[in-house]
Amino acid sequence: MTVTLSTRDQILDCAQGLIQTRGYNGFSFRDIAGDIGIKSASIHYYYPGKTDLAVAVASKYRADFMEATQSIAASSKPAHEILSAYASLFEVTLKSENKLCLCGMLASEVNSVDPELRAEISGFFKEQHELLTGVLSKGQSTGEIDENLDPESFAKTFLATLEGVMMMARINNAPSDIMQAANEIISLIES
Amino acid sequence: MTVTLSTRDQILDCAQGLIQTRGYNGFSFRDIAGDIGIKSASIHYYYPGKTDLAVAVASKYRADFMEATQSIAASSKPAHEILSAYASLFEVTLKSENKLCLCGMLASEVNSVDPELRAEISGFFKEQHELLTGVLSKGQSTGEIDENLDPESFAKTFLATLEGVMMMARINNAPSDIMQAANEIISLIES
DNA sequence: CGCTAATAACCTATCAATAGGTAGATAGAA
DNA sequence: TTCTATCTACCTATTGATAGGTTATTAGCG
Repeated sequence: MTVTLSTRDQILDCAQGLIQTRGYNGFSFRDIAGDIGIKSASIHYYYPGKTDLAVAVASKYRADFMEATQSIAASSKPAHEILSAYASLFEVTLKSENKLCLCGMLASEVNSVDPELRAEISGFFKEQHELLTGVLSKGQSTGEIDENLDPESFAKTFLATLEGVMMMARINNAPSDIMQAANEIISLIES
Repeated sequence: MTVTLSTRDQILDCAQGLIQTRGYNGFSFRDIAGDIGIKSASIHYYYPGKTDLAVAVASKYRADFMEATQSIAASSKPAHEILSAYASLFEVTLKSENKLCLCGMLASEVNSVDPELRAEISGFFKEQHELLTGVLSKGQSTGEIDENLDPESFAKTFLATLEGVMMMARINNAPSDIMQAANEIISLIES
């Protein structure tokens, strides 16, 4: 069953893919237009400027990712399985379409981006940081995770590792490095 | 004592800074020309094309970084201090000039980059991976580092964490997150 | 119901700015 | 004089963006 997307959503999806693949400075309105079979001027009908488009993409990505990770975090599985499932989101993205995290990509280009877009990127990291902090805290309270760990600080480190290993795994053509790194770190924090 | 750099070196240094700040797709020959007070056409005299320039930048960065990290790795200090000093290279870069790792930046844009440049980036990571593997192996043989750890695999993870935390620290305006993450990870692998 | 007005969703055509790159002139040094 | 290092002047392609036209659907009205 193939759903027919509106032009507005096709633009959004295409732009997302292009940013994850080539970055904000690496795609043009004409790339999108060519891909989905419209004229570049039509994109301005839905999204007045490039910033507006990117903000819409980032906002949707952020919400989608939050939904996915919240659902993972809400499960009653052991902490190490939750963290592993969380990491596998990154691996799937790289394996299936050779894409990086949208916000990781945009964060690398933060100096060529509008404050509005920057806020969206920051929001993504803050949100995911909080979620992971919660997972780690809970894991500590159930005795699954080393109680000497600072959940806030380690949540940041875990997320950073995933972003970094994703980037390195792509250039090394080794997508399975992501889960290897994740599981390695996870096993280090089990009590 | 201020050394007067040749035009060739000024171009190289300026291009390096621009890539670390805005990325490969985020700077132009005119940016460099304006910064150092020449005309953009003059850059082609030294570096025929943008790829040539970027390859030269990456190659020098790679060599400089290798020299710095080799000197750190060669010290007789304990393993955790070597790893910490290694990480501080990343923190200094971010703190002093708000720049990311050149190769991390370029790796994010790998899909808009020539194979020759890609090879240089890959080479950087391979080289640093090997160096860190050696540091970890040595640390294991002296009993400083958990012997259950796989040096090859963990070297990759450590490097990935630094690259990722650097990117996140910049967008969060929190450069000290780098050493926090590094020291956190280091303390986890001590035996 | 039939006509008209308005709206949505594109299009064509074009713009000014900027991109990387080239050709050829020029001035000074060897 | 020849070479090095730089410039002026320009080119073509691409960029994000705008103005205005076209078509088809929808809403309102008598």
